[in-house]
Amino acid sequence: MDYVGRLTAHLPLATRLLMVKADGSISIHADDRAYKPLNWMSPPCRLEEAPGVWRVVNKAGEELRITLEEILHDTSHELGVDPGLRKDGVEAHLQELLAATPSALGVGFTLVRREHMTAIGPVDLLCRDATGAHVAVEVKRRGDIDGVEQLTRYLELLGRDPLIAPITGVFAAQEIKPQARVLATDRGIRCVVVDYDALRGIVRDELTLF
Amino acid sequence: MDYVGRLTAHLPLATRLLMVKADGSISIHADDRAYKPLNWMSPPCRLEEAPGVWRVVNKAGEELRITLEEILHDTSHELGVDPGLRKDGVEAHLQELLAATPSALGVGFTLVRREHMTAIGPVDLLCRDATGAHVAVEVKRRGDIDGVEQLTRYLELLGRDPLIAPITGVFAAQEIKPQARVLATDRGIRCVVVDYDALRGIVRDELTLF
DNA sequence: CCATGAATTTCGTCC
DNA sequence: GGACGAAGTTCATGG
Repeated sequence: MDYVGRLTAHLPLATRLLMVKADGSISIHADDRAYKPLNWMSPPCRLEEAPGVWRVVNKAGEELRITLEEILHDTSHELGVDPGLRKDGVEAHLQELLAATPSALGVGFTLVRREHMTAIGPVDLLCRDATGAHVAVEVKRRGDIDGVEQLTRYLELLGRDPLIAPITGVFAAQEIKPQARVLATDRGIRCVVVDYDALRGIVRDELTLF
Repeated sequence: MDYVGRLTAHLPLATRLLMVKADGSISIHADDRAYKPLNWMSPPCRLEEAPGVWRVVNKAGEELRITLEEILHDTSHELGVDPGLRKDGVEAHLQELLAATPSALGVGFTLVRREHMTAIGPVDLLCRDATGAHVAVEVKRRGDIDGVEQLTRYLELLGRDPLIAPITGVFAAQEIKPQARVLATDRGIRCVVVDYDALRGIVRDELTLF
């Protein structure tokens, strides 16, 4: 294999695995390392197959030239569209930890319900503050403007519910973007930056006590 | 697929490609993107195969659990040890540029030969200085102690060759580490920091002149 | 389409 | 083994 592009690279003759995907991309693998191929061409690119030689080029003029000495095995499958990866890890776990430690959101806070349902979707956490008033909490890994808007919609809806009102909002995230903080503060929403690892430690300690 | 580790992630049921390598590492691929798998476990890790369920764990306690609904194709091959990728881009090109512009190594320098063969390997560049004396040049992208040692060995050998002696050395690199510079200077080897882009410009200009 | 920042970054090197 | 920086970084988001 020879690659001429952002750098020049060469792979000597050896037994390897070639993977050609539906988007035309190609990767060359040795028998180690899961993450990174020895060499590759990212889509969009074009594969020209000639006998014994594959040539892969992209729009930028980068080129991968693969010389095939011997084919030990060749198989092809239709995989169809992939549903894709769901990384719900941090946000879901964060919500879980905060539900277990509502005091991390404010002094005297208690949990009413997780995933409190409204007409426009579930509020992450519904709490009560030290005075007994309701608090809607939106939990995010990265606190962005979108999250503030979302919480604002919940607050507007819940504020009209006589069983809930009066209600205030807390925007809780591992990291809160400056723009989101400004918008939240302007709307009377309090921002709480959550230390994931510390919180996990607190929850673990509390469990250990019993 | 479910991953619990530095984060938590989930892949719904779909047709995918699983790649298991000799080092025990595993990767899950969809039919697009050459570079990055949907999910993976890097070595060192351990794969426990049970009927319909693969469990991959590493030392840190991260876990990949793969549920197999149906196997459409299953194949295995011995690939053997891989010679590995040679990224000869920068160093080879640097040698080429310096061969075309030996004056960048010293006033009055002329090229005798590239890759001058010796019993212990090829010297990158063999030149003559303004007085006509030989100069051995070692070219590196990053000038390290190893490079100085290498050049020293060549100088020792070539200095004993009556057809070559007397000989001096030049250590040329885009960047020279302080320790390497000290060692080189101590051994009477001159260090030259090469500006790759500037040199390329000079060579291009010279070509344009003719 | 370009700039910026995160990433289960990975990967190499220095200390 | 940990810290630091580069990578054909790749990848998503914001403007």
